[in-house]
Amino acid sequence: MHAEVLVSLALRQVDKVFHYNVPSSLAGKVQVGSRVLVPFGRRKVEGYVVGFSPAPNPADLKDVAALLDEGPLFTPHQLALARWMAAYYLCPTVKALRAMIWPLLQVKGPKKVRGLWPAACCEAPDFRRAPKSAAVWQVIQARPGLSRKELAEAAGVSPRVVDAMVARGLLRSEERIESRDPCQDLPEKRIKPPVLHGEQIRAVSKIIEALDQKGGRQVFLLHGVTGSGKTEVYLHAIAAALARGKQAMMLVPEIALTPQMIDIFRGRFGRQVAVLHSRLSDGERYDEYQRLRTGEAGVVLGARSAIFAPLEQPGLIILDEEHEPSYKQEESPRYHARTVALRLAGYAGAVVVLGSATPSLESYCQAVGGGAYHLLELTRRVGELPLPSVRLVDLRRELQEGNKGIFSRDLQEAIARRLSRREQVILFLNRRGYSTLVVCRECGLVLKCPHCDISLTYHVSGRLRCHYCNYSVLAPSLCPGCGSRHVAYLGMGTQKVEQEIRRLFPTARVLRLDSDTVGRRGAHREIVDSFREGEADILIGTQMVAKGLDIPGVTLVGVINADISLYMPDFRASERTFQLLTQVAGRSGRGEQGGEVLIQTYSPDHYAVTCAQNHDYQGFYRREMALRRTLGYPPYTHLARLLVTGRMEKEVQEAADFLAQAVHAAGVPVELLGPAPAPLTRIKDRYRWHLVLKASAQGVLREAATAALDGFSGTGRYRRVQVSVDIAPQSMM
DNA sequence: AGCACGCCGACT
DNA sequence: GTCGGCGTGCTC
Repeated sequence: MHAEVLVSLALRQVDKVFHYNVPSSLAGKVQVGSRVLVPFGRRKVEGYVVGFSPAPNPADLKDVAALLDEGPLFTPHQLALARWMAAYYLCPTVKALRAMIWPLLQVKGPKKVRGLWPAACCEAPDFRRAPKSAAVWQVIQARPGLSRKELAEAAGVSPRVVDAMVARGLLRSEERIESRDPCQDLPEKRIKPPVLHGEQIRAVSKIIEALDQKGGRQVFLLHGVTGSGKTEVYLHAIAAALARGKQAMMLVPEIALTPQMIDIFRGRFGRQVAVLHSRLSDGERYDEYQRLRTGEAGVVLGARSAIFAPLEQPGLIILDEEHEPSYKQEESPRYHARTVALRLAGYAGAVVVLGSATPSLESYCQAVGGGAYHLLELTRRVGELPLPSVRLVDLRRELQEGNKGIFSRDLQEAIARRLSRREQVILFLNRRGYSTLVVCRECGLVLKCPHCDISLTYHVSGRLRCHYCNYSVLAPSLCPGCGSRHVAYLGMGTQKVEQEIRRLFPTARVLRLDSDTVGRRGAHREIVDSFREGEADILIGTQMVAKGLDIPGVTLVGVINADISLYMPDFRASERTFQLLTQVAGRSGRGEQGGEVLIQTYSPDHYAVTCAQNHDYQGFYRREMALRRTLGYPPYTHLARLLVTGRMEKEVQEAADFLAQAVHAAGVPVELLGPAPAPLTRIKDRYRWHLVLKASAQGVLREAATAALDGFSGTGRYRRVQVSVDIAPQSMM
């Protein structure tokens, strides 16, 4: 038998099994999941063992050169999932595999600490003339295993005293493995589950019924209005899964994975929860993986990539806010966590719960009219609270009547009223920075990033910043084009909103929540906690304030401009806008005082806005589906996008033309849009062109894309351009 | 990717 | 005659 190895080169051309001899020194140690070093051509590369079989060419086999880890890094289950991903998303198998196991690759191993223990031999030595040693002895008796430094500190002596005791043989020093616990500094408050209301009970019992059923995967779409207690349904379902000896996964969008959410899970399930998110250190992530692998933890709470967490047998997979675009990874492998979750559940026979107040059209159409999902509905808010009343403010009229400011008179009055009643306000604007467009009034020059085809945003720090590559320069006082002093700052971001609020309401206490203020680890928690504790009156923020915040004191939510997301060049712009408005509106009126929402917009008649105003998901769904059908967009069709990038614009364009030819030559029934420059024509000095393929079936689409890619890698031209495939793209930018 | 092989033009 | 350009093909 010979080892089947996937070499760790992310290339289509070598995405196949290579056979190697296992030398006798490694016999029995090399197994499926092992990471090995193998000779490949005239160099040595890393590879992964994916099986054992007799090689078709046993004569010219090479030996595995080395085994790189003690144990396997992935299970046969994970390998199967990686292979499916590779076929589905047209990416190299090792790319998919690495997406699953990268937390294990970043770190050399578990953290080892030298701990100290009382030497076993002797009984209590005589410390009458050595008070410092006595103190150390007392501490180590009570808390064995402390490190040299910890022990000295706890005993109030210098580490030299400890060293001396080790030298005298009173203490012995030994290595111990320390788990890097991302939650160790958080108090673990056990929380009792609250009583569920009728609709919640019904939803939970349906899910439990499915958990108890033998057989294939079942999918639920939990459609619950904001504040209807979806999280509580998830928690009960997870508890039920654990009680049945199953493991559970809970995925949330990255920005919803707040400390508040982690507290809730830790409070309910304690150390059984492993938390995975992007702000963990490599070591913490490694240790959370180990806790899952050993079974010490049986619940995963995490963002997108947590779908790859190493659970032996997941019985329940939950995606909260399933409509969120952040579930799509925007770099290779360009997977959608929901799609992967459904597949994984298929393998594992797990129950899937997709939850949202504003389900994606893709999911909702599966849950109605004979689709494959079961629809569960929560139509009422917890505690019989009413949904907030939503008013629209027509910014066109406001302008006609002479108000050029950020805030309409209605919104100003509403804020003033809430402040006078000591209630809290959230203001939402989907743009950070101060001013989003810096333009010369004389020559018309717009200041753009030198590396991207993007206008720069002015920040109150006095610098201009590119929100794509983070390039920054000092804001010039004269126009760099013509030297004019008349440089205008147009378009507004959260910083400007903050400044205006401070000017209009000088006594109000204001906090801002956006990626500029949560840079530091833990800052997010501090801001939200502070607001919840009533230490501020107004919270201004980007999308971050739209998700998951449950703050009873908030009675007013103001949307500064609903149009920003509405006119993006993207067929999902209306859907996004409806979702965003509904979500952010849902932050209001979660306490007993009720709540209101004011939406400022130049498009008060647009159905995405009016349906959000009326809390009318059904209405929006019908309108939008009709439009998608007419225009031939998902969910009625399937899309794939080929993105071509490179430093030389001409090469990029030629390569895009070549791909288009190859798609035509494939002779399959797909519609080809483009090639055309992508809406973001240049990012980080790379020009971008794209082709969009549209088809009535997934299979055809992949066939056409594969043909194009094969033709492309077959020719040696265009070596300096890169092509990436995006199956079911979430964004066309 | 990374490297060799091979086939053409233009140089000490 | 040889140096070096890049299109083509292969890696167990």
